[in-house]
Amino acid sequence: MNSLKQIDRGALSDALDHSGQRTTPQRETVFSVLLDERDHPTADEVYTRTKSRMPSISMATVYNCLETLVSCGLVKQVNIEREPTRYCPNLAPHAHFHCRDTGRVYDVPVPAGMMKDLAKVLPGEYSADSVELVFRGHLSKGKKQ
Amino acid sequence: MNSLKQIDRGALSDALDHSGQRTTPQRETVFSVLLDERDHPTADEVYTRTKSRMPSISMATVYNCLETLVSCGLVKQVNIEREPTRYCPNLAPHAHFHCRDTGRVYDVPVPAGMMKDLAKVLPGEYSADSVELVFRGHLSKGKKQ
DNA sequence: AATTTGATTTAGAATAATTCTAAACTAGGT
DNA sequence: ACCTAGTTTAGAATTATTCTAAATCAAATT
Repeated sequence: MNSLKQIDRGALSDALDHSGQRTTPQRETVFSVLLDERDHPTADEVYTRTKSRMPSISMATVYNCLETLVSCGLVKQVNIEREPTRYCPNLAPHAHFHCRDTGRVYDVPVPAGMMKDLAKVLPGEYSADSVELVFRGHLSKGKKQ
Repeated sequence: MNSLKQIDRGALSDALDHSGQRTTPQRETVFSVLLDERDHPTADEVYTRTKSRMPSISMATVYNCLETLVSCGLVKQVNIEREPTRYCPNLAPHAHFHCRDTGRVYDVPVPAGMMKDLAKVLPGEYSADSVELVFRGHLSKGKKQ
């Protein structure tokens, strides 16, 4: 059908079921687009890529599908500096690096438990359920363009 | 004149001079608004507050002044989750906490050098000039509303 | 297999924050 | 006092995203 592997298809319908939502071809295709090219695409980029696999899909549906995938926990939104929201299917705790030259966003692996440990700087009255760490700067030449 | 203290007025005109920009009443007033109530106001909130001190100011000018203050290093933009940009005159390294209940943003002091140390998780080819750390969650009751 | 029903998709309109435009004004040097 | 480039201003334009309401569809039930 679409390019979703059996294992991802299963993860998707489980997650959708689990949150009381339906499996649809549009959701499968959008999810497959995110899994196939993990470069933090914007909704617009997801739309273009999805349209090449499913020409009838609409922008509104892409937004709806992305929101659904976020709500059922399979995808995370990445927001950098008021730029258009990007979407990331990497669920492991990680930081982001935003290149000032290309605008690209890279996942940065972090030591196990580090993200959680960061929350220890919070005074007692704060309780954090999400921790975001974003670096901005430049890449030395040689790195994947 | 406006409510800028002499010391802040000096810092402002120095910073403006230093970046080749002019001191204007609008810039002074916007700066004083940011210094007087450090609750991370949005441009719209800055506009309302500034208008009460200088009724003739326009929204476009508020945006211009904020951009100028950012460009000369006196103010930092704080972006949380695609919400309207907020403005923060706290230049010391610090993290932010975003309350899911009220939407308020709080400065979180961090141990000296911590923000810089975080960049050590970056592989060698990345060089960061800015590090952002944002927590989201809830405040236990009792904390300043 | 047909029916039903609420969820989903869709095109296009609406919204909201921000940026742009170009004309009027002004800070600060001469 | 005069110039001139920088600044302010109102309103239009832009852009990402959300909303609307009608058509379609997934999947539970018969």
